Amino acid sequence: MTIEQQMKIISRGVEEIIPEEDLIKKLKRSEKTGKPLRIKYGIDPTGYDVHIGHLVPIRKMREFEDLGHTGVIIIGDYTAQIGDPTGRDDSRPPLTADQVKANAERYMEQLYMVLDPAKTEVRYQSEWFGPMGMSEVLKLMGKFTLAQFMAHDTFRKRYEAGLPLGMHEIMYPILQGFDSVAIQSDVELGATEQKFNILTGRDMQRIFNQEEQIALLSPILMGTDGKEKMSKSLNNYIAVFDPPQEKYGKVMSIPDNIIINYFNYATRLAIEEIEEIQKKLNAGENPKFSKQRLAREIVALYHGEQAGIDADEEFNRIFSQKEIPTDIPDYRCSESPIKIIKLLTITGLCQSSSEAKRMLQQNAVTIDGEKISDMEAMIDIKQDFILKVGKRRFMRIVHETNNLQKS
RNA sequence: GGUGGGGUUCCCGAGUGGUCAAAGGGAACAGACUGUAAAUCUGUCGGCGGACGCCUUCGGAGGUUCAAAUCCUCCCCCCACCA
Repeated sequence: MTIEQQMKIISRGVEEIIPEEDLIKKLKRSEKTGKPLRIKYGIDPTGYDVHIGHLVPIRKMREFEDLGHTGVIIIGDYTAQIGDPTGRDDSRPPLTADQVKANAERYMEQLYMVLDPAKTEVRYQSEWFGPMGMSEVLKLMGKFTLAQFMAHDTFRKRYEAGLPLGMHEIMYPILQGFDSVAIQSDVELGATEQKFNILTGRDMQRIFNQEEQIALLSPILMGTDGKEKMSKSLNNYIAVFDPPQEKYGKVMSIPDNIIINYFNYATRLAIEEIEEIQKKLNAGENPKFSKQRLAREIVALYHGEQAGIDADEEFNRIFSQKEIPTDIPDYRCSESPIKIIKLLTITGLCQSSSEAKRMLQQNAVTIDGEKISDMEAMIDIKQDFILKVGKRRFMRIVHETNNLQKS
């Protein structure tokens, strides 16, 4: 494959490559020497729930791996103690080594849905920060000035807004930067908000007389609310662990105006094809169709083609045709007759009886499609029936004895 | 160390003795509508009891009062300025 073709793959859906010429040089050299490039990406093992926004750079790493390069995932067991200042809030409680390890393992489990394990290295920061002494730390700190770091938006904004900013947080870019030295990184991947940290890695490598890494910055994936970046704390994310139907539904809930954005960054559709979709949307085609296509693609990316198709059918069944889902959990109930409010709470469909009452008042409760609004209703469970709350909560109620007869 | 300003329900944020389960916004949930779990509109949004009642909540612990998120004491945490 020519360098131009490789660059086309690498730069698809990438916002910025700093500096681009040097990446081309590195690629050429690697091709000549047969020595793979080392592609770095760091994670903080503070949790393990990965969402598809995290995977934008990870999918990029996979593309590098497919081109013969080596992915290096850094488990940030030291930076995790700081918490990325680019995130909004407060300091985090330190994790134990066991928690870090457990989180890292679950994290990797999800990343391997995308990455090739044979071409991926996993490294812990503690490998190099563990043995490091205070004098070395001071030396590293001495290479940078406070003004440099305060020029960074996230530090400055927090400072100016009068929010707490710990001394250790300022160390974050220094640690992340040193990682690049430790693993001799050629390219570091990250979202655009990581620009400062990744560039600090270049500075650090220069200080240590290493060739500087390339910063390859991916756009930040918008959350399902279409307003803020996808993040767990804002609860606008699609998790890798979400079951297919859930992923599908969440995609369907994004605002229409970010459909193309998602096609670009959350799928691997060819650019030409995305342009086609854009044209149709401009021509006034019902965005529902594009959005369903998008949802199907995203589900397929993680669960396979068939799962995408199934999710699609299921969605149409439940929401367009208002039928019941194929798979409904059973609840075996031995009490009959039973008060409707009690039934709603013991099945877990409502969290409290207050909520159950609200649902009843709001005409949200049906039994086999018939609305129940009487709070005092007593329900006879002679035959199985479908209890539904709102649009999405279903439960099949089975009388205990019925169930025994069947089995 | 000094001075001043803060810590409120999932989040932001109003509230300075009773009319406060606590304004407003966001999130979430429900209904209508629709093309979708989009948008829009309406409603709900601590818990328990069939509303009126009761219980729990306003950084923590005590106290004053018939009555406290609101006043007092001590403590913990955050911010700014001065050193």
